Amino acid sequence: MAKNSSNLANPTVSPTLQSIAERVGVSRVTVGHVLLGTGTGNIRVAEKTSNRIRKAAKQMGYQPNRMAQQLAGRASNVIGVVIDSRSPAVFFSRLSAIEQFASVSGYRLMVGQTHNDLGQLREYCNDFASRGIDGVICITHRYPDFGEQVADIFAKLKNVVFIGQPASERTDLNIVAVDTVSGIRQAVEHLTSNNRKRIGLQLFTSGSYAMEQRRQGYCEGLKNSKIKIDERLIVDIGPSGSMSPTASSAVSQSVDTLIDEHHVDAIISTNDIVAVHTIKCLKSRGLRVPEDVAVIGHDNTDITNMYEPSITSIDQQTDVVTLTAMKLLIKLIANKTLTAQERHTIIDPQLVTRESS
Amino acid sequence: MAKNSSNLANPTVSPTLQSIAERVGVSRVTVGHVLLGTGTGNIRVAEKTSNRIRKAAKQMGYQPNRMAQQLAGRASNVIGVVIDSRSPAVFFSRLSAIEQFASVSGYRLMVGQTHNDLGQLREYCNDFASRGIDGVICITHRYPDFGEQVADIFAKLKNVVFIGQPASERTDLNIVAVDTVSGIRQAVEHLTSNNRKRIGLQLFTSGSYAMEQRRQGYCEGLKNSKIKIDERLIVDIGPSGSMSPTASSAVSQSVDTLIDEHHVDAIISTNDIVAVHTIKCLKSRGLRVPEDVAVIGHDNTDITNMYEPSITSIDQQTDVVTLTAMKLLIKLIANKTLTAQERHTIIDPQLVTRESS
DNA sequence: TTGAAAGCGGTACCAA
DNA sequence: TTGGTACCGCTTTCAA
Repeated sequence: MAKNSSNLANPTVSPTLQSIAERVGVSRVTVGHVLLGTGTGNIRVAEKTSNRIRKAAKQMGYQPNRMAQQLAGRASNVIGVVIDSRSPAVFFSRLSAIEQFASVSGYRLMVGQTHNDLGQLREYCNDFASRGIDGVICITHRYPDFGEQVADIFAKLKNVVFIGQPASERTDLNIVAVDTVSGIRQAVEHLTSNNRKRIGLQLFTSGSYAMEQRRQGYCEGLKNSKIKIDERLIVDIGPSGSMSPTASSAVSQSVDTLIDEHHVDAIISTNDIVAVHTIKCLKSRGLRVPEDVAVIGHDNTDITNMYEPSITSIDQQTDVVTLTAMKLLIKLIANKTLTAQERHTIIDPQLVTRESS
Repeated sequence: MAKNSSNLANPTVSPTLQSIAERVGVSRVTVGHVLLGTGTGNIRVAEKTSNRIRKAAKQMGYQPNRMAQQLAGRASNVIGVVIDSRSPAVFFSRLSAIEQFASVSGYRLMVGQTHNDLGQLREYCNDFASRGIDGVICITHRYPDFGEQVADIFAKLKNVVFIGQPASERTDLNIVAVDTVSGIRQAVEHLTSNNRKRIGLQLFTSGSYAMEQRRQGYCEGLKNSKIKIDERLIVDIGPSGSMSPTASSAVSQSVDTLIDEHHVDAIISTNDIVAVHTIKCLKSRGLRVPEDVAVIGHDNTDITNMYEPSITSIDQQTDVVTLTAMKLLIKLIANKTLTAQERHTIIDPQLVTRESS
């Protein structure tokens, strides 16, 4: 008669509300009231009964079945994280902070990664949706080609916060991003205020939004400093991706060009690793850093402190970004509406000055 | 009469087998046969019918509900990852590789992190279990105090693979670990074969298993090289954790001691960052690396290539370890039994020699 | 204060 | 080739 009384016979099967109910001699529902707080309104179970139920549950090692709870309408308390990046390892280290916050707020994390693969992105989203997750954090670089499609994919899901700008014109997306323009602008102004006049800017091969942003920040910084822009000081160092031999030679070529042809007194690098290579090139040419040429990196990674000279770098405030995004997501999940400002939160990066500039 | 025909009225509610069945005019079960391959044996649905079903499903944007599938007995295809470490960011970067493998094998990842907190560890495990995950990867450092308890916590779960050694005597655990002893031994032998006679070994404040292993590797290496062990060359550089000012001064003190009192010609550092600091100290004392003193790091991180001189380091083969662990887990989930050797897979680390030695 | 019944969206098994 | 039925373990609603 009882549905799964068989479970009692088999100790390896985990106990259910039903089996506890049978053992205590009450109904399944009552057990649910006591152990899981189910039922709306002021449901009260007699002290005595509840104690007996709790005791039995403990003895039997009861663990609620979340699949069943979800199926019956409870929230999953799971947040999905989709990392879409060409350098996932970097972004995965953010996960630690995300997980910590999620865990404290009572959420578990489910993760997925892709790179420029819309199909896979869609797959993750569908899968997350069919698992009933409560929300998604999407860590993305700007899709140059198909920003709108990305937005469409995520449109199916209720609670989505983007970290970084998806290239979409939609205004209903929730975004937390760093102001790349401002970062470079700060770097330029720092250099000009130290009397640097000819500032080189390295960029990865263009097309990407981030690189355009840098160019813009560079121009703004120079304009603010009343220095005329010389386009030739903006040099391409090839595609991004860590230091392959070719990339490394592209960097040294760019340094040669900047020094020999354009006599720069400062170089803003694409990232800290490139900055290290740049400094190496400068040193090998007998130039001193920062006396002859100042160098500024990007991302403020660990190397900046290790290298000699230590490297000035633009900190991306990843902790602030992460935390902000998580807070917004939790708000969304709680069905609170975000202000227009919250929905498009821009964080200012911070220039950390060290010996190299 | 039909259970959720209401769904049809409400287009925002996602379609179910039932709603598709109604639309096509067949039974729920038949739709399941076609779309989800349910039912055992040679179930055949007429070509015509299945086509109509598939078409309707596509139109309605059907997505199976995984909660329901799990509740009804299907596997979740989710793997849990518990990272227990004092430096989660380092281990999180492994997740990228784990996720990639998992994704290709058809699994999603759920993650959690703790540090020496048995309660939280237990919580993650229980939660994972009640969500019906198929298996767990536990990335752990050796628990000096309560290894057995950790093993007990995981004993509840079916498919568990540990990366790193939990301090347990149980033989039924599945472990993939790196042979720390061998790594240090290799480093020592490399140094002695280059005629280094007095080799210093830095250790983080002891008690930890990993440090004991290093001491052992050090002794074995010297023994193999017929060099007498001088305990004074093994120095404590304080607790681990990245380079706080105190830690940094502890390193320089250790260098002073090793040089001034013990005249070492080589130092094996606790990790690459410490190696950098050690080299800085040596340089500032006017010593040349490697001519006067050789230095070897640990972990083979990016800095080893960036720094000048580039740093010899012991690679932990994390990719191999990760991949091996995942393969074992997938095997376990498929109910295959592991050989004794597989259950205790030890990976040999690899010494990567560079300029510093 | 307790319990019965119907539902969530699938599953397997057996009968038609 | 199809459909009926009884689950999976929980939730809510309503009646006792």
